[in-house]
Amino acid sequence: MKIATWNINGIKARHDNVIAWLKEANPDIACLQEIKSVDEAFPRSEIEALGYNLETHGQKGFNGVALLSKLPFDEVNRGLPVLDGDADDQARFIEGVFTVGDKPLRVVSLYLPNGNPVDTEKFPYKLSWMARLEAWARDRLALEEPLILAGDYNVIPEPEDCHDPKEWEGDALFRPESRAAFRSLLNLGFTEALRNTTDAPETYTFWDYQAGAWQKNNGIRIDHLLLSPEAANRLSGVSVDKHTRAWEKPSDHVPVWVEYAA
DNA sequence: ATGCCGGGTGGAACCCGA
Repeated sequence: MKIATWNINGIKARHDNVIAWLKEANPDIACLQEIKSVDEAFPRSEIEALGYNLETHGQKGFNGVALLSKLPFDEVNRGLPVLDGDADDQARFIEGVFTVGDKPLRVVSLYLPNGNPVDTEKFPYKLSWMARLEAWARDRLALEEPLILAGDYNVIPEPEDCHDPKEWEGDALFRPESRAAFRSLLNLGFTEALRNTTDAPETYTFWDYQAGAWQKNNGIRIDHLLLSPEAANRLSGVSVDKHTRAWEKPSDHVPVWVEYAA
């Protein structure tokens, strides 16, 4: 089965591209980010007509995540838990639980905060969100179940994950603190799907709309799928649907997906 | 190039993104 993640940059603007991609890629589970829609306004009918169950965690104007699945949802959890006394009103996390074979499969669609500019409260918000994610993931890994954390991490893990590392020096996506937090998450025992299956250079998932970034292949790799050991054992392939970046009215991100042995 | 494009809100100009 195929499990994909894609930051679509607005469901209203990207609806037709999403439908075209679902028909072409036919993922069993799709994790979407930046739906930029409240739940009540999300256009469901054409997606459901393709055979998908759909769960959203949206908000007005910004952020928002969704899970599409041909399998029925056994459970849905919206929002990354906050630590004591904290609060978070940004819709960036949704978890679905499915049954694959006779075992549970947990899949998360997450949209990690950007964190720029780094001299504002946005950067500590990013780092605290990452700390919350790590705490949540530690608990889930203790279940020793197949778990896939998929989404837009807004982290460039290594210099080879961007076209021009100098351009990203000091940026929240490439700050040592962000990269360290991502490594710390991985070190809980996750397998990052793409880098564990290919060393192909210039493998990116985002190209800015500006300054001809796409034409120059000035991209970055920030959309990742992290697999628990039980999920990684079933990993049989990874791919990036780069061609969607050349479509009319493209998202600035492209889909990434894993082949998962059911 | 701390906004060059693009989406969303709201109905012009501004916020946000990476």
